[in-house]
This record gives sequence, C-alpha cells and structure tokens, in this order.
Amino acid sequence: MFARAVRAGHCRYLGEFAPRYHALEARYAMSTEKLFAESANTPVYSGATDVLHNRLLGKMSDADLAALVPYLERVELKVGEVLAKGRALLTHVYFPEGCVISIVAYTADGTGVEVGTIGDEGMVGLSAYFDGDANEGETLVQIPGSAMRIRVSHLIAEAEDSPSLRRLLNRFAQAYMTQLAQNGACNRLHNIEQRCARWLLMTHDRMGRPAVMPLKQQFLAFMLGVRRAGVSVAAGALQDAGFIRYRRGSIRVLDRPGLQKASCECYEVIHDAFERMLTRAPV
Amino acid sequence: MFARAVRAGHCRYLGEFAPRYHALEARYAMSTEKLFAESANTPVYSGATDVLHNRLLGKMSDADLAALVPYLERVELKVGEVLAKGRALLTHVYFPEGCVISIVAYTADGTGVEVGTIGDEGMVGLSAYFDGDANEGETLVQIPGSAMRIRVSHLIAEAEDSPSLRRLLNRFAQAYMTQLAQNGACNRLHNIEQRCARWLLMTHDRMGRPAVMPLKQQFLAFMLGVRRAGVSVAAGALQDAGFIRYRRGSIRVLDRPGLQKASCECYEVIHDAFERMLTRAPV
DNA sequence: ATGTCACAGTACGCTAACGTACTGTACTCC
DNA sequence: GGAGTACAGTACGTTAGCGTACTGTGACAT
Repeated sequence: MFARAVRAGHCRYLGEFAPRYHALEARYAMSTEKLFAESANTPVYSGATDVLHNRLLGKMSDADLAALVPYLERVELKVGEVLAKGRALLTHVYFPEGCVISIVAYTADGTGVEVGTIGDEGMVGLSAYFDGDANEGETLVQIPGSAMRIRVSHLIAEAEDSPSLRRLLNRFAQAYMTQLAQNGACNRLHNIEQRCARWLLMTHDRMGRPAVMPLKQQFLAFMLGVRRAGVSVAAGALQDAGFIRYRRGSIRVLDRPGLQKASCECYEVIHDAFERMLTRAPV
Repeated sequence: MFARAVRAGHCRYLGEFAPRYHALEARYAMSTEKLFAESANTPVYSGATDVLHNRLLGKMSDADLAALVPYLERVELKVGEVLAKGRALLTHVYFPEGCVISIVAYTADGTGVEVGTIGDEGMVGLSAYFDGDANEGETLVQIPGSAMRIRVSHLIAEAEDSPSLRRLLNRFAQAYMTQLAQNGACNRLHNIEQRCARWLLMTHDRMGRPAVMPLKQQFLAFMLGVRRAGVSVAAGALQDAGFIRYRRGSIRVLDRPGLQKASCECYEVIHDAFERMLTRAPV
C-alpha cells in the first residue's frame, strides 16, 4: 500500500561508517583511512512530499499530516552516515522510507552492538522529541535510502497542539521499547545463528521485499556484537539451508519462512508489536 | 531530601514469585508448591499521601501533583507479586517508594532475563500510559515496599491537560529507553561478575542506602539470565574482594565504590540518564 | 536440643563463542 | 587480461559460561 522510494545503488560502500567501527576494523588490520568522505545530506526530492512512503506518517490523521507537511523535507541518507552520536542532539526527526537506521550502544573498550533498528515503520529521534536529550551511543545509517525529516522543534510544537499526534508517537515509543527490551533478552539468551536470522528478517522487512541487502559480514558482525568469523559460520549455515544467498557484500533473502524458523521468537514479538501499533484503530 | 518509606521485614520470602520462575525452580528440582499464596494488594496507608517518597512524583509541579493527589493511593507491594503479565493490561500506574520492580522478558523455552528495573526514580506502567497496550513479559516485584498508584485513565486524562506533566513523563520514558538499550548491550558484552555488580548497585540505589537486600542466588541468577552456580562464583568473588557480604538469602553492600569498579560502565550510563532527568530544570 | 531442608559452594565435562591468523577467490581497476 | 585487494571461509587453541550434580551448613521448626 505504501510504495517504496527508489534507492540509490548499493555497491562498494560498506565497512565504512562509524568511528568506533573504524576502530573495530583497525583491530582486524584493515585500511581505515579514505573512509567516510561523502557524508553530507543531499536532498534529492525536496518539496516532492506528496507521496509518503513511511508507514508512521501514513498512519497520521489528515489534519496532523497537513500540519506537518509544510515542514517535511525528503533527504537521501548515505550508508554509514551518523545522524547522532554521544550526547549530541538531533536537529531533525527522521521518518525512513526504505533506508534502515541502527541505534548502536558502545562499551568502554569501543566494541559496540546494535540495540535498535528503525525503518519505514517508525521514526528516528524519539529521544530528541521526548526530552531534548540525546541517546547514548550512535544513530547511523545501515541501509541507504530516503527519509522524510522535520525539525524537532516543529514536531514538538505540532504535538503540543494535537492529542492524536501525541498518541501516535507514544504508541510508536511503546513498540520501540518492546524492541529494545526483547533485543536485550535476545542478546543474552539466543545464539549467533538465531540472532543473525532475526537481524536479516528485520532489515529485510524495513527495506522492501525483493531487495538485495548490501551487507558485509564485518558489518553484520558489528551489529550483532560478535566476531566476523562467527558470522561467517552462522550465515554459511543459513545459506546451506537455502534461506539466503550470500555473495561478497550482498545478501539476498530466498526463503523468509525458513529464515523465520531459524530465527528466535524475538522476531515475531517485535514484529507484532509494530504491526499492532500500525494497524490498530486510528488514535 | 525524599525520606524513605518504612519497609516490611525481609525474611523467608524470596524464591517464590513468578510462574515462569516456578518453572525454573522446577528445573532445579525444588518444591514449587505452597508458593505465591499472599499476593493481594493490601493498602496500608491509604489516604496518607501527604509525604511523597517517589522522586518522579517529587519532580512534578505543584499544580500537576495537586491534580493527581486525589487519585493517588499508597499500596504495599509484596515480593513476587506480578503487576502485569503477557498482554494483560495494567489498571494502575505505580510510583515505587522503596520497592523495586523488575521488567522481565521470556524466551520460548521459558527462561527469562530482566530487561529493566524501576524504583523510586520512576514509574511502572509506561506502556499502559502510552499506548493502552501491554508490555510483553512480566512486571514483578523484586524488592517489596510501598508504592503510590493511580488509575491509568486518571493519569492519561491529567496528562492530556498538562504539557508539563507530559514532558516529565516523556523525559522519564527517554531515560528508561536508555536503560533498556544499555542493558541490551550489557547483556551481550559484559561478563557475569560485572553484570552482577551492576545489578546490585542499581537495586541498592533504588531501595535506600543502609539496606540489606533480601536476595537468593537463585533469584539473582534468574534476573541476570544465568545459572545459579554462575552467580555463586561471581558473588563469591565480590565478597572475597570485600565489596559485599553475602549470607543465605541476604546481601549487604559494604563498599559501593568497590562495587562500581567491579561493575561495567553501564551502571554509570544508566544512573546518569536518570539523574539528568530528575535534576534538570523543571519541565 | 535435634532434625530437616533450603540455600550456597564446588566440581566436571561440554559447548559456544572468542582471538587470531592464514588461505582462497571474486571483484575492481588498470 | 592481469594485478591488486577486499571479502569470505576456515582452523586452532583458549575461555566463559552451561548443565548437572553432589556436598556442606545455617536457619528454622518441632
């Protein structure tokens, strides 16, 4: 029902995104310079906000949407782009439409792990909207694509005037908390292969169905908080089972039901939470 | 600045709380019957709401508090009491004052792990307030004590009329999300001893300083999502180092700085997020 | 005072995942 | 077409934590 935005090509860019990831790469003795050159936002469709590909925006009432539209702009997000980092504040809230955003937490020694994923079912920047405060950790672009964005102040002002908008965003926050919580349990209790399968499913959901995912094992390992060699084994098993096809920096999902069986139930728990949010009676 | 409520005695009650924990106990071949007998709420101070021991309530503006007070009642929460479970809805939102509440997520095989902790710095029932939806998992009483509670509908109604109340609760939600996220990373990346130390610190913070914590290793193992034998080793190390004193179902914290050194930085990250929320300029 | 049993300590073999490092090969760029 | 290199596969010794099970003992009940 919500068409997908056209996405930029997807070659030779992964492995080059976050400073901390650079540190990780360094540990693996890779060349880490020359990276991270082209990270500026490049609005491509500015003004063409007539079609909305973000399901959270799509769930808004006509009145709420009408109030926001004048302030919405479409931007293209590049892979590895860091939208927020440490205690720095987001200036905008993003509504992804095909791109996928990761929220990553780091430990003292510089290793990190993804704690949340946001795609076209949600919004990036809850912390800024809620609190004028920032997340710890990093918000970075995992899969490139376009997003609608709006200044935090505009969103807050509009929400002040609209109970229905507030309720929708609260609902999203609740679903997002379910994701964070389940992810925490999953990190503790499930093995690499299960979590790998879940991660692929979740990302696949968020970037549109027939897509090839531009993913190196290194990146996947970073997101899962494990060694690359571990991903090699896990993803290899998933490939042997025929669920995915893996080829030097890109993964194609071949068998979603199979992947779901290989993944833990956390996929369903999180998926259902977001579907409930997006399909329940309008706020 | 906020005095502590008197708490009930703290003997012979742990090991008896959640159905799933019963299942766990069964795995450890324990007698699991006779448990869970006295779980009803027993309001003890009803009406005596003149002194507030919850810091989030304490942070509210006079006007917001005045509007809520008529609906607030103080209840005594017993250890093991399950406030919400599965998709069941909370009828009330709770503001702990000395009791400590755990949010636990379960996996398909029935093992669980704590994903969040709430004490006098916060509120239990964000999901009901936000969404009219429930958490997955379970909300249970980890350390007994009193709490103020209010019907969800009353809180929602009041928040509709008060931007300042909304902002405060949003801020709390943001801090709570920081906890969930950091906890997820911690579960992945830190070892039992670190996480054990962090858990003890966090619980100690929330129940008042000179307290002896009524904790069996079995319970602690459940909260951390590890074996009891693992806790025995980790807590033993912390005791050998002189940070805690452990004695058949109760733990006394002897050396907080020492414990902090033994714990991971997640303690600080989470602690700071809540302190920022509670000490920043009023909303 | 004694008996019972719930709780903590410990042991032992096992497994998943780790850190590291080397190899093979598919792309990309000339 | 060939060279260079970035990415994936694999190996190997190590370690943290697991599952299980047995023992010792403090606390409570009789």
